[in-house]
Amino acid sequence: MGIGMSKEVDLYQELRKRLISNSYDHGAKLRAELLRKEFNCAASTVREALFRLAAIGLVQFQEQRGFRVPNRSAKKLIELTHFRVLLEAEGTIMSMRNGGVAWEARLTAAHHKLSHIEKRIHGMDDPSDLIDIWSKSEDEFHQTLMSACGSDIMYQTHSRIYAQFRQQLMVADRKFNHISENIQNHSEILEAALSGHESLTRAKIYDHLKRHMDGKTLDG
Amino acid sequence: MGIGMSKEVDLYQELRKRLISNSYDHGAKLRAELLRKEFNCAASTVREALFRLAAIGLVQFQEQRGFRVPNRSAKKLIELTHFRVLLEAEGTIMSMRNGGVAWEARLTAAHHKLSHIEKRIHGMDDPSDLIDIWSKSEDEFHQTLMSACGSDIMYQTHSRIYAQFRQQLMVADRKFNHISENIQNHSEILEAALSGHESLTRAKIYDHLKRHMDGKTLDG
DNA sequence: TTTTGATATAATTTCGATATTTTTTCACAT
DNA sequence: ATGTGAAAAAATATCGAAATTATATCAAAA
Repeated sequence: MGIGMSKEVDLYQELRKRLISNSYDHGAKLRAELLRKEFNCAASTVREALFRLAAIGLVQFQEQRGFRVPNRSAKKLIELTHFRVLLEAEGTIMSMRNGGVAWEARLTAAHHKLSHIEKRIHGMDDPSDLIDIWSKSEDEFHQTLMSACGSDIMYQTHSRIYAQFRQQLMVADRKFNHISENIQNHSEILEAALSGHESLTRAKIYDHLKRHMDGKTLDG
Repeated sequence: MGIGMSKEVDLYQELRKRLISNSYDHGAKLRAELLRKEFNCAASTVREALFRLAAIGLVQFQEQRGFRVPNRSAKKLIELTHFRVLLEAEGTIMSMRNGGVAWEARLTAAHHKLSHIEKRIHGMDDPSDLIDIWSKSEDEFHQTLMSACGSDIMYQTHSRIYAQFRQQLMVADRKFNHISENIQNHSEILEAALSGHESLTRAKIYDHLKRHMDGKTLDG
């Protein structure tokens, strides 16, 4: 437990990790009583952590009937993808205008790390041990794209949407069936961003995500 | 009290109203103890309501040091305006494509109501009594623009951003100094949307909000 | 068999009190 | 005068239990 961290923050962080990595079934109830026992704290402490997770869309809250893990649906994934493309394209273009060399350097660094891990995954039979580290790297790359956009509110919103997007994707997509496509996509996004070509960058971000907009990536 | 409504929901709704209409000073602390007394309930009930308001950005939460009304700043208003334009333009265009006649009818109706109240305000010396009803109408018009976009996540996000935008605007803007400009703007948005002209609609939405992007509408 | 309604069970929400942390106050030293 | 640090005051976070509300169970009626 970190210094100065309240019990609730621990709980919040731990639950957040579980929710994004799909440790709980979609639609499952998150019983305050069970979590209370597991984390050895009061019901209202659990409740608050759940409220904060509901705030970022990672759990669903219903008046008088508690909290549950959001259901998966093709529609939801399509909506999230569409919105993510909008935010990420807009944000990246703003970063290109405002970020300067410092941003370009950060983006190059983030891509280098991501590229490294993706190439390792590419040559493996069972890359499941690398899922966590890949997740972190891909998250960091996409966050970096937004990081110099100059708008806190857009940056935060993107971060929420990205987390919900990940939550919707299921096991199938985490087998890295599209890994070589992904390697290509990420490179092209980097290249376009560094070249300063705005509409090309927008197109490359769209290309990277479009396969999630046909409603078929949800379960296979 | 409404049927099935918990105490917390009442509290939440009441605080939300106050926060959007700027009943509290910006930056002011929201003391759980005071609210507890005012609403005659437990501290944790207040706390939960505040967490839920923090979830939509209407109050600011800081670990171990409670809740406060977000500060105003020119930067924040510019960010919110920029993001609102992006969301509202994109959402309206999606509504134009998906909404059909039913949406056009709802939009026309919402505009009619808004237009009616704005024309009344235009001819008044002190329109302060009409602020509440105008607020509701303008909210409804802009929500209606988004209402057929087909994306729950974009609709909800817009709703949050709109609320935060309102919260940032101060008294000055609520004197209706720009009322005739507004009447014109709202009409032009309606007209463009009904005409099916997408880039014109985008431009009219931008025109409507651009005066908040120069950092000067915050205090005068 | 299906529906209805009463009762029991289980969950959520609210409470008042206690523990912890932050902020303020103020004496003391620099 | 100004800064430091301990003690007091105030505020926040957590708790365990009580009150409220939803859900499940099951017997009686349609």
